[in-house]
Amino acid sequence: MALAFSSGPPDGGPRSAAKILDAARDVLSAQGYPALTIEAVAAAAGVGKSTIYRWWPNKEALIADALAEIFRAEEIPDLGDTHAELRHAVDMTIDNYTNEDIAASLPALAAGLLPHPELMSRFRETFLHRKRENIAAALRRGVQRGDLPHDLDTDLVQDVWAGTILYRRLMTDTPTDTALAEHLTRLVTENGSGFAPRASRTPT
Amino acid sequence: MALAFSSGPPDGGPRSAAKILDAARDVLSAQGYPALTIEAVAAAAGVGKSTIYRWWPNKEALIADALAEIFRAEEIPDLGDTHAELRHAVDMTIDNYTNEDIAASLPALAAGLLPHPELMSRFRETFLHRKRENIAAALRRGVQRGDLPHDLDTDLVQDVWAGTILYRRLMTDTPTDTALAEHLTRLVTENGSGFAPRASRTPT
Amino acid sequence: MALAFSSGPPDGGPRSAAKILDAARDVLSAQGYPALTIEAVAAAAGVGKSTIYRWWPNKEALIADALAEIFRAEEIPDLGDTHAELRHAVDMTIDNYTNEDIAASLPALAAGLLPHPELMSRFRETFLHRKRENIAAALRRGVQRGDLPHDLDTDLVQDVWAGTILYRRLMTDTPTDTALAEHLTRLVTENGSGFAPRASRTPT
Amino acid sequence: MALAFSSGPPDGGPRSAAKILDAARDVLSAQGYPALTIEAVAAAAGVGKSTIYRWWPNKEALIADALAEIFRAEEIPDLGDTHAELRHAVDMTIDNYTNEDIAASLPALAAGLLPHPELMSRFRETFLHRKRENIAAALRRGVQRGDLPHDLDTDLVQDVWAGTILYRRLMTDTPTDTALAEHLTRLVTENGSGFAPRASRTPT
DNA sequence: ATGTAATCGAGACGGTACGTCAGGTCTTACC
DNA sequence: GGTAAGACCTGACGTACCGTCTCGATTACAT
Repeated sequence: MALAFSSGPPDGGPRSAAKILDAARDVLSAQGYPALTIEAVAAAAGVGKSTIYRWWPNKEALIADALAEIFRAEEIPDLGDTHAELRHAVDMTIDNYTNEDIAASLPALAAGLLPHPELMSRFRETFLHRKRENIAAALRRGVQRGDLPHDLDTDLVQDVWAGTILYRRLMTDTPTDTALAEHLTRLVTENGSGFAPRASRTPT
Repeated sequence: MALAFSSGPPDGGPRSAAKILDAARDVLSAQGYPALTIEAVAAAAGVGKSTIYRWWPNKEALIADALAEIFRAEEIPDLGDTHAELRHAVDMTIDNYTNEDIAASLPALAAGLLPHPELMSRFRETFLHRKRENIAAALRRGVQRGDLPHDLDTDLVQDVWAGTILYRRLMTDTPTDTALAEHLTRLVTENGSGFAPRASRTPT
Repeated sequence: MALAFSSGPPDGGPRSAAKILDAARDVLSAQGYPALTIEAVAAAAGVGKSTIYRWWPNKEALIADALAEIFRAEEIPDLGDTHAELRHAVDMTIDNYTNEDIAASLPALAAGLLPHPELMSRFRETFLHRKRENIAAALRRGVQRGDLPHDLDTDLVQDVWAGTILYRRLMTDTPTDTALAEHLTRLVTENGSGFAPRASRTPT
Repeated sequence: MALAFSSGPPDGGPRSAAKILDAARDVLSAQGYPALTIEAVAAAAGVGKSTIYRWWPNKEALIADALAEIFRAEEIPDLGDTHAELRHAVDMTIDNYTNEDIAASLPALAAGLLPHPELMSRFRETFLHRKRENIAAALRRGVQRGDLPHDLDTDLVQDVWAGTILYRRLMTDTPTDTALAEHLTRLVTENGSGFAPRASRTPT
């Protein structure tokens, strides 16, 4: 996986990129986010701080790259079954946000990247769009099969899915379990019209 | 509004609480979250740092109290119209997360409070439960009117609403407009069964 | 003993003067000079800080009064024996500076009082002049007995005595023992002329 | 002059050592000891506080190094004249303790270093032993010339000299003038036997 | 015996400096 | 020439005391 947040030549990266990103994940897992300082990563990676700063503009960018490597954004296989495919998509999302390291870092990551539009857009690219595109493909298959309304708002579907899962994971202590997964899946498969532009013509 | 995050006597608070919370909001609006340091707030409030530290355990607690005062958690009026009431609820949520200061601070707030379960639970209490209870009341009215399924999962409804709105606001650059509000409202009013425990095919 | 450093009415002093000075000495003995804060003394004495500040202008003044009560400045008895009397004087000085609390506090006391001429002069009065006068009386008896030169510089004698003892105690780790006492005594009794204005007429 | 109190590599020191020590002396001279804070020195030196803390464990160590550079501990030239050499030694001591900065700082320095035996011993090494050794050499020359008793207690001589001078300077307002210098010198040259172990009556 | 004033305890307050820490930049060797 | 090491400046952190202050409660004296 390329280094989305590294500021080096589009191709490159430090010789010790792997060592550094591994060290970042190690520190994160072992000592938690508050202990995840550049100095700690440099020390754990046996690397000078400057090597890190040469390639990543700040801590958040480094962490983003470190997490990107464990963030699942794989394609949804064509199972012939719309419900199964969408359930697969929801499960993948839940997996991502259930990962201890990712969940612990996401708010801080967001907080750190928000003031930097350039980094924020790379963040979206890395963590959202790639996965979304894969899920959108599955949704489009469902539309073609006639299982979902032809004008389904795929963005809205994904915002609802990811939003709900992330919110549950961070803001409440409710577990993100299979019941939730099934609920979110059926919300679309059995009520796709709710996600179409004009939800319905019921005139009140 | 009481000081949920102050560590003082349940009633009390510093004599200069108002000055301090005002200053916190001022700094936040004027200079953004990264500049929102305790020292800056103390200076802006014309107060000693120790006065702040005497009453709030850390920066996040202070900010949480400052934001709590502009966070809307009002009751949903009984309008006799379920759709209108729920739309009101969604609008209130959107308003909260559209507020510049709240949106800019929420991720950092979450990041700062997550490692402190005690504070995190006060955060939930302050920012979520009170508003949720008000919305739940409106949902229950809808159930009693027969507009919503009797076994509606009010928590799920709210997680979907708040999750989607927050996610849109922070993670995408899609605006949180009235179309979204209407969508989210109709998702429930026209498809309440999707939010009932067994999202079966019981078409009401 | 009056309160030399209290700023109250010449007579008075706080009702709890004894409690406070005792507490100061207790804290000093138990926790050492660095822990000897006004707040610690107030707490140990069960007294409000303001009560202390009402009567003593600062920490050093308080400590000075506390130590003055254990500082020996008694009269030298007329023993009929000049050497014995002077030895008594030297022993008294050594006793004072050997006292753990006094030795630990003197430098800090000096450091704190030096910039306040008014307090410094009270310090001299309390800790030096009263004792010096007693010793000077003994020296004068020695002069009258013919054991010491008629023009003995009693101030110089005392500066040498106190200076040497204090210096040894603070700046070196050499003990201030009876050998030193005897040395300092004989320096005067056997060589009084060295302390007379014109040390001698040796023309080279 | 090496940095006796710096905790760095025995040789080294911060790149900006000179800037820092100069700034310390400047602040001391210009604003007096109470204003001599680490923050003030850092600001005056255009240096970060951490740079100072990296090399000196506390304020006293820094000041000790700053003063060490103006503390005279030079060798006493062999003048062939014992009295002249000793007078030179006494004058050097008086010079040191007459220096405004040194006198203002010594008590505070002692107060600050006393609780730290390690620093206190470096203090002795820096401010006392080096000078004492030079003076001891002069005293030994006097012994060899037969001008002073063969068993002269050189330590006692120096304690008397330094003690008396320091005491006069700090505790009394008597000036430390040439009369005192001459007195202290003659106390030894004309009465050396008073400083020999058994201060007997051997009148030489 | 009661009212008035001084004194007291408690501790909040605005400050200053502390010593620590991490961020991000820069310099110096080394390989 | 990239890199490891780490010195450096910066600036916020959270703590400890300072000396001032306000607040009732408790004296103690004078009526």
